[in-house]
Amino acid sequence: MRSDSRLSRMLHVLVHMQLLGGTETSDTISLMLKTNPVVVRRTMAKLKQHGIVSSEGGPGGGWRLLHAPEDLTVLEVHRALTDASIFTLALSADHPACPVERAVNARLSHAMNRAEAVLAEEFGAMTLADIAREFQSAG
Amino acid sequence: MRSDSRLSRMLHVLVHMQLLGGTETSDTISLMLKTNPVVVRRTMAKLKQHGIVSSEGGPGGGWRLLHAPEDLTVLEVHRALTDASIFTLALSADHPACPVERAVNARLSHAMNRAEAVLAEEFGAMTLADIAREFQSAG
DNA sequence: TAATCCGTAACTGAAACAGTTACAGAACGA
DNA sequence: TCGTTCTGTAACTGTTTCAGTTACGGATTA
Repeated sequence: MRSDSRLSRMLHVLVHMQLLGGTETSDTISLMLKTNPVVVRRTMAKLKQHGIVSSEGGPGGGWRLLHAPEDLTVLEVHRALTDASIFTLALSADHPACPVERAVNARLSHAMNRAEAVLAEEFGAMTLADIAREFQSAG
Repeated sequence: MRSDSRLSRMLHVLVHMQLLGGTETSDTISLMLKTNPVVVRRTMAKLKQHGIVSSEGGPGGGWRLLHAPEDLTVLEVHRALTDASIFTLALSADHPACPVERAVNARLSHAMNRAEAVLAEEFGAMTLADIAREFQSAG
């Protein structure tokens, strides 16, 4: 199944940005992530849309964290990056009128909603500062 | 994000098979799912490997449910169909030695494990008979 | 022996993130 | 003002995985 590592990678970057303080360019970040500046800009653009970072052009420009690390939750970053379902599991939509399909989908939806709520609860209670703390205590 | 509707589709089929009682051919099932017999065989083969259904060749052959609907949980079907993660979210593995990446991934793993446990708990408590009951009461 | 099935190989198609090249445009600085 | 440094995008290609399709082989039944 195709996967999406943007959340993990962007959190990694944001923690480093917090530790370093100032602004970082797409080039610098792309080196940190062993990837391409365009990929970085594409992903950071979503964080910018959600007010998590700002960008400035020209020399001395780059990306800057707009939130205090205690106030930025993983949930906010996650929501900024992905609109789609967090699950690879999908419901079938071949027979909208079939009561069996509807019963199956209703049951699966219920379970998936509960699991998603748990994930949102965990992500909502996890800030950038928490991650930085764990990193520092782990050495 | 690429999605996988096999669980939903196969549960749909299994409920129908339970209601109909006997065996169903790949052709019949493919018509039910508006798809191709080969796709059905490919997916049913995984259920067969896990002892959920059996298959017989020749005229009068086809697929047969091996479990009583009260004993077959959604979790068993799910496990038979997918080995990969249920999440589209993936952890980055670019810097195994970087303590920041490790801290990020440890936190994300914890949250994902909790959510996955909730889903497994829900799926484990949900049998084919439960779905059939809901379908019948819903009309 | 012929019809009916499953079992598979070998493709193509579709969708989405990742990667890359190539510019346009803005901002700074000498 | 002019060159350098940035972001912002468009337009591709690569990769992966499920879905769809064609084409067989092989087993079973009647």
